[in-house]
Amino acid sequence: MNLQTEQAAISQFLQTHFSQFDPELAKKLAQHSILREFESDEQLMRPGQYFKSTMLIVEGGVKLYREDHDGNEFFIYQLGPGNACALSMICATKKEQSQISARAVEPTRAILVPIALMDELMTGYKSWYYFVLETYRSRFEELLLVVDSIAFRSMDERLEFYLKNQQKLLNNDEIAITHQQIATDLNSSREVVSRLLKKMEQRGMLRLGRNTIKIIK
Amino acid sequence: MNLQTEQAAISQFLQTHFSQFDPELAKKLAQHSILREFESDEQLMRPGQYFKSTMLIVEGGVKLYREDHDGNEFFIYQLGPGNACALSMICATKKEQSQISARAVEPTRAILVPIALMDELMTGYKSWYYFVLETYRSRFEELLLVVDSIAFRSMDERLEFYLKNQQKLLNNDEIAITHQQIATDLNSSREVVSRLLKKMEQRGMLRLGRNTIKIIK
DNA sequence: GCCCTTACGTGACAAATATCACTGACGGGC
DNA sequence: GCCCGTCAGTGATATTTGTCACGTAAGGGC
Repeated sequence: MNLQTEQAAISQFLQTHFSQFDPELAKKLAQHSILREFESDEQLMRPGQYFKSTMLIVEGGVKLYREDHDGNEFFIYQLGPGNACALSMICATKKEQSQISARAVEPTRAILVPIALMDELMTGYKSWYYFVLETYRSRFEELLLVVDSIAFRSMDERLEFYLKNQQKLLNNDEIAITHQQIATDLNSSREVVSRLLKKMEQRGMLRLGRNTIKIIK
Repeated sequence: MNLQTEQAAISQFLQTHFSQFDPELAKKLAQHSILREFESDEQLMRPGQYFKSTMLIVEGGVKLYREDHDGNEFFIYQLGPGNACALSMICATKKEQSQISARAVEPTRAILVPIALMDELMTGYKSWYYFVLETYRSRFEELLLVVDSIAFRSMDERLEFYLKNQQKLLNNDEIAITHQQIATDLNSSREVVSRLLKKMEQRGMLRLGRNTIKIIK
């Protein structure tokens, strides 16, 4: 893809998924950003990595994980088109490291905005600074929900919440996932997840298949 | 206190605890903000409350709690002089509610900046927008640490972390607190906390007294 | 069709934490 | 100095979750 078409593609994506940006801002972004594709399961971020740009997701989906010192992962939230990674902004603005890892759950495209531009964007474009604040705010809220779920809720409630969330994100009653994957996301073990899912099936909340869970109510 | 002296007091506090603000900004804030005092244990924020201003803490300390539907509280972090409540900013900017409660742990003074001013401050004063972003960033990081502790750590590690944190915040090896209070903060039960503290005492990490815990190492 | 990998089911057991019931112990107010 | 409310210590037991050790089943490649 040459520069012209890349810029055109970025403009197009901005219009579709970031329509709140004013035209001036979109133009600026198109000129200075690049488009990047990630395959399914590809790592977008690694713990300890420095950022040179902020990512705006325009296609696909990305799961963010918090990682501890011995490599355990804990799923915190998922981003889709129209979202930006607050972490990449935070770390970008401070040139700091993160203890976060991010992985594409499906083929994903993102617009990479160089951090060098941040200052100019923040002060020059109101729709950008609103966007940044709103991004922070909503990620913060999501993080608080994560805290809620692990602080106050038991495994079965968390599992239910997780499934409902996936259902909403995928916009589909049928979730293609293994029990092991869920267990990893919830920082639990496969056996526990399997048992709880079985109970839910018995209560008629869902139907289990190999690699799929169909939510009924 | 009349208007003159109040403005002077605010200016003084800004200079001491928010020296990064440029003089123009400080002046603006002094003109439009009010100073408010809270007694020990007074509630600064209640879940579901709307905000009309952002708070800058200049004296004392404030504990923030996440609250669940049936009134359980979970301690998330503590603010001191020089800090601002990111939540009050977030909610302020969006006129949204919060499921957070905040309580003064000692007599506390805060500067209340009306949210109506936010837009003007953000676009007009670079040191303000830096401050806001930095506030978000650091609260976000703290929240991630909270997630870490409940996701990956067991009760004894969390307790240790909690005590170390208090020690640092109070700048004192002697912490005046009841086991019940700790248990509430960690969303555990008094007996569990008592037992773990006893074990730590046996290992020579601390010395227990009525209403006090003295950290040794 | 057979093999093999991956996913899932399940019982038995272990560990951490919560809960209950009670006791003692300290300290402020009278 | 006594009383009483609050705080802390402790054993017994329940619950939840994690771990181990299997067995079984489904589906893909040959």
